[in-house]
Amino acid sequence: MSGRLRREIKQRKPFRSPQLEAYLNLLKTTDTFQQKVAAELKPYGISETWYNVLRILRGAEPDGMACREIGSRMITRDPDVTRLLDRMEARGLITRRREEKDRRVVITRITKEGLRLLKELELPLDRLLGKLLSHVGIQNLRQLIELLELARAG
Amino acid sequence: MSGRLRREIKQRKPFRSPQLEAYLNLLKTTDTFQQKVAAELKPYGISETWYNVLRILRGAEPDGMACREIGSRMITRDPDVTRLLDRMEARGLITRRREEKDRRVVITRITKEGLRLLKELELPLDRLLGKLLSHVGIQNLRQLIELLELARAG
DNA sequence: TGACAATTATCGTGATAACGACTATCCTCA
DNA sequence: TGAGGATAGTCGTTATCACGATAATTGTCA
Repeated sequence: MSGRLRREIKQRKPFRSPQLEAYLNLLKTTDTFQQKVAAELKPYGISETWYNVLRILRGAEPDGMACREIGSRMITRDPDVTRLLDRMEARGLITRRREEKDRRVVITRITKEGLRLLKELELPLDRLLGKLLSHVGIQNLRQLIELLELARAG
Repeated sequence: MSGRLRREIKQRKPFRSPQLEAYLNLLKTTDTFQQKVAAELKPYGISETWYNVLRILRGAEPDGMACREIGSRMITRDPDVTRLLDRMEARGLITRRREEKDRRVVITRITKEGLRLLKELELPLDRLLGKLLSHVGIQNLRQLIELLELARAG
């Protein structure tokens, strides 16, 4: 099994270190999966980032959430949440309003349409991930999760 | 250790499935590491994608490589290699020329400057990855590599 | 041979990402 | 009370991504 990445990218020499090999495997695996997830989301006209924001906002109901807080909860960092939300608002998936108590803050909430879309996506996405990882086995999955969390813990 | 991701993104409910948890951990881990690598590369004015292309082209010396082949070897897919190479050519890191035998093909080669830059980057990057993963241990690293390759094998 | 498919690269265009600078508002404390 | 700093969000700009269409060249096969 090991050395699979080298074959995939047709590299002649072995990797300089196991750390590098692990890192590149990480990149490759994420890229592979993301492409499939993006393809699944595409017919619905939204990106993985948007999906992530919608999930966060659903969890924040009924209070809504400040822009900055949304950014800090996102799986992958986005340096300009404002315009991300601009686009989502233009599509009717979220609404925003100034907080009265602290007028610096803008509270974002998910709309009915956003909730509907999220619900519509849930099943296809679960199914896709189930398919993509069906050969891995629950024990290995848990171990993978452990190792990834360990890697981030540095 | 497990449940770390949920705390990181401050999610209340558990994940719907271990597959989803594994996938999101993958995204989060890659994002975390990529940010640090990008920060390391930034002073040199190049992105991870560029670095990857330079490494591929160094491995292709002295023959050079066709555009399409470069694309297929990249760790993360890029849908427009042409303009990626345009930019790298403008910075003097690569050169291109039409292949005479098959005039559809454009052969790209790394320049002296590209090689120099690559060499300059190697040590800092190795050091960074070594630091980021120093707490993981070689046995766990190998296991992580195995599991990632297994995950992609579906 | 010559029509048609396949391959390779390029380009037009609009959407998005990335980086800083900027404005508005609130907090702190002398 | 008011100056300075902290915080939240917005915006200007440039670079890059992403998608589809196009051009040039080569391969295939009746």
